[in-house]
Amino acid sequence: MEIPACVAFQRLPLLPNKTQTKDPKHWNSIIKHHTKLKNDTGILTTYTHMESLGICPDNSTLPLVLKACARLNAVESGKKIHSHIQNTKLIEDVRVRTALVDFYCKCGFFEEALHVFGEMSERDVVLWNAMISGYVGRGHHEEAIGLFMKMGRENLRPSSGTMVALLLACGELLELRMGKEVHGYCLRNGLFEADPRVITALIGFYLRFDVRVSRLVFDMMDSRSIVSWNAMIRGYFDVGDCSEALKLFMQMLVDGVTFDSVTMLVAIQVCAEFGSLKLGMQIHQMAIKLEFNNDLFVANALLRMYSENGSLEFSRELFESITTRDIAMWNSMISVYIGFGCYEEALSLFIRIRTECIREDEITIAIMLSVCEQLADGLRMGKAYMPM
DNA sequence: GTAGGGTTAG
Repeated sequence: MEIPACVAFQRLPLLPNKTQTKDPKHWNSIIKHHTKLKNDTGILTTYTHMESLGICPDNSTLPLVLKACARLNAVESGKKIHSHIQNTKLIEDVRVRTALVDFYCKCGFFEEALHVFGEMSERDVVLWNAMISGYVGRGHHEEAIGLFMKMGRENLRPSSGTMVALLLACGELLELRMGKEVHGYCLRNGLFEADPRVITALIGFYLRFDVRVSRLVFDMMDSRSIVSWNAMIRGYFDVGDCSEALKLFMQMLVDGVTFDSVTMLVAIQVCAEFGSLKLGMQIHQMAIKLEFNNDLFVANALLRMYSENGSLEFSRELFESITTRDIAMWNSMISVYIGFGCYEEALSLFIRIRTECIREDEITIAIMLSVCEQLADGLRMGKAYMPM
């Protein structure tokens, strides 16, 4: 028995040599290193280590630690950091405060976020943006717009980040007028040139009302980011215009635009809807070539695409070939079996979930209850398997 | 010049 190399290396902590252990600079650089590798657990472990040695991160690494806490939903760790720096100079740093506001919002603690936000006397645009987009991120769109209004009263000029958050809120609330005003403001202040994300947000905003307007914005863009391509293709897909979505995808290929896993995902979904098995298989080939097939979102979409195009066999083959399946993948395969009327297979897959000790979710339960309806002794089985 | 916030997704 041997630990696989990849695991061993991932787990290997970057141990400083004895002379460096108390040097904060060294520890801060380790955190930055983990940040580059997007290793959130590494960041948190390093921080815990520092804490035990009585070393405090500086104002440039503390935000990184808080960000990791938010992504890992490590609420207690984040709160502990907050209380640790409560009476230090760090809490007066606007960057640290912004990171705290962001952390609290992302974890859903708005009272705490508002508290940290409100205490600060000299608030700049980024701090406001963190609070505003914090609201937007959790669906509190009215509050976001209200805060934006307040911001105007403090004579702060909104930045492109403010506009992105605002466009998202306006889209969700179907505030066409206000969104158009934002559009105008961005034009007058050159915010489109300043940041491509503003245009992408604008495309997303108009998608709520009329794809054709989004397309006009898209066509006028000087340089289209991959995200804007994806948004536009998805926009056509969402209104059911699969052929236009495919056309745009083809144009991407012809123009030689480098696409990503989101593009693959949407293209596969379009194929599933459009009923094009041949094209779907070609995209599958492309995904394998470009190594997007290991992406769980892409694999899941492929699995569904095959089943929707009538090929249970291809779905099953794909499912069994995947080594790292997540619960969504299991759920999809069970649904596929149900769709083909293979209730026994669906049930045996569910039993595999149980025996392989995979954590099922509420979707698994909902799907399985529908299987129980179909089986002769379903009621008994449903009661036996379901958590009470 | 840089940091703290913001766009697409099963």
